[in-house]
Amino acid sequence: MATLTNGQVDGTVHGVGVVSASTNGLVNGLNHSHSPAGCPATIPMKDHDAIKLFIGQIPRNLDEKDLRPLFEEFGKIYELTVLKDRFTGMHKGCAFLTYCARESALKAQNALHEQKTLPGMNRPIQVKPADSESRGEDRKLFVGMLNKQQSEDDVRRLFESFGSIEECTILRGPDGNSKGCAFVKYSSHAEAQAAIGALHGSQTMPGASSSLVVKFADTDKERTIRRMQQMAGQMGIFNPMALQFGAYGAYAQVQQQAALMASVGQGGYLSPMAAFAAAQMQHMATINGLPGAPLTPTSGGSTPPGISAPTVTSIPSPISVNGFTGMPPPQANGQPPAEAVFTNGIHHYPGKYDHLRDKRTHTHTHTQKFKSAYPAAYGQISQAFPHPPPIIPQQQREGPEGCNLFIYHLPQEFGDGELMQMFLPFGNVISSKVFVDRATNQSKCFGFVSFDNPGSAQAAIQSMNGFQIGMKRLKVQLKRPKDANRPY
DNA sequence: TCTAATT
Repeated sequence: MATLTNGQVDGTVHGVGVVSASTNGLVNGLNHSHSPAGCPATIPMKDHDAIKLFIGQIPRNLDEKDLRPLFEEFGKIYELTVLKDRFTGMHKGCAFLTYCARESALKAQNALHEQKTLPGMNRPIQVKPADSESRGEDRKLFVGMLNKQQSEDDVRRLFESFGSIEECTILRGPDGNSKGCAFVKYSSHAEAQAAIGALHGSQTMPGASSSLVVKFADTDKERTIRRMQQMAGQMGIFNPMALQFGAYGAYAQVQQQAALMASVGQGGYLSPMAAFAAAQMQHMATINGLPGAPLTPTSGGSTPPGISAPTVTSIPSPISVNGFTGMPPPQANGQPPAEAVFTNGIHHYPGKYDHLRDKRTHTHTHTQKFKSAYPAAYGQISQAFPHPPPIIPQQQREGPEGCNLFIYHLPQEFGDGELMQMFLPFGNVISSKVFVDRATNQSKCFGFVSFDNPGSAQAAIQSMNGFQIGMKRLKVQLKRPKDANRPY
């Protein structure tokens, strides 16, 4: 590694004085001797075959002006953009870099990629063509059920006969231990396909619990969905959004939207509500330790930047019906209607509630709507709303036979309230109880929910059994009648 | 058992 020295890397302030005076590559280019000949200094132009580079593992305290000096070593920069979160503006730890000259990009990649670790990072800097530069072809494999002792070279040897391997990475935890899986990227889809055919299930590595898994790696969209699901487990009681919408509503909404977008392709329509929820989730993922970051949008302007407060009528997608208008309309007694039925993932409320839905639809923002729909949730999370929750913790009651559900694999942090929130969309919940270990006061991760009619119970089973929260899937089934396990 | 990040 010839060009990126310790001094340059460690001294994050090095050169900043020089560069910070200028705000674009044009001026820098004029000040530097590295400006390539083919790139006129006065008009920033890039080669028609220029490569956009993705730069990863950038400390979050470095912005464009700090990074510029590092990369100008290799040529004149056409564009350098640090990626920031759309809503929070937070530095994502990576950037896009385009040099005027294709050659500069190749030089930079050669000299920097994985060659140096920037201060505070525990992985080396990444300099490689951005995803947008590649032929978007599916040629990356996920390899599971490896032996944790196997190295990159071992994996390479296993896969090399099927094609030329561009990239081979063992997934490791922060401690550097293998997670028993890897990514292998071939130069073509056909090679990857060949490897799947030959290797998937072909053998069982010593110490692995089942045979080798070789499949195409998740797409970005699949990863997004996966993250949302994992995050769902975390946000249960901490994210007020989950309470507003009902934990179930928010998760289902985002998952379905993501799935919809995946099927529609890029540029698919994301409902404002799903975007809101997604932003919240992103937010929650990164908020830990961020001083001053707002935890909830409950006071004053209750919409995040970039999201106006739309009405339901502005959401054309039928999917959007679910989790929104599908929420139980507010009732005078604070209870949802027992008539709610659930079909094909979409809630339908009979005509008698239409006026409520229409009224809210046309005159209220989402936030207002959910304030009224979920006053209990708001009461828990904010003092800003003076009205006490009308949903009063009910007596421990059991419904008639066929109305009582047993729920297993609840998130650890779910209490009676969250359990009820999750099942409210299916009908009139007359009781919800999470079982708690007497000694530790910890949830035992199972509980019971009772409805006042068997239809609601069945609807809940249909929709919620197998519903993924975090890494777990809910088990939702009818509670065994009391005498079933007392055969005498 | 799906990376740390991809406008």
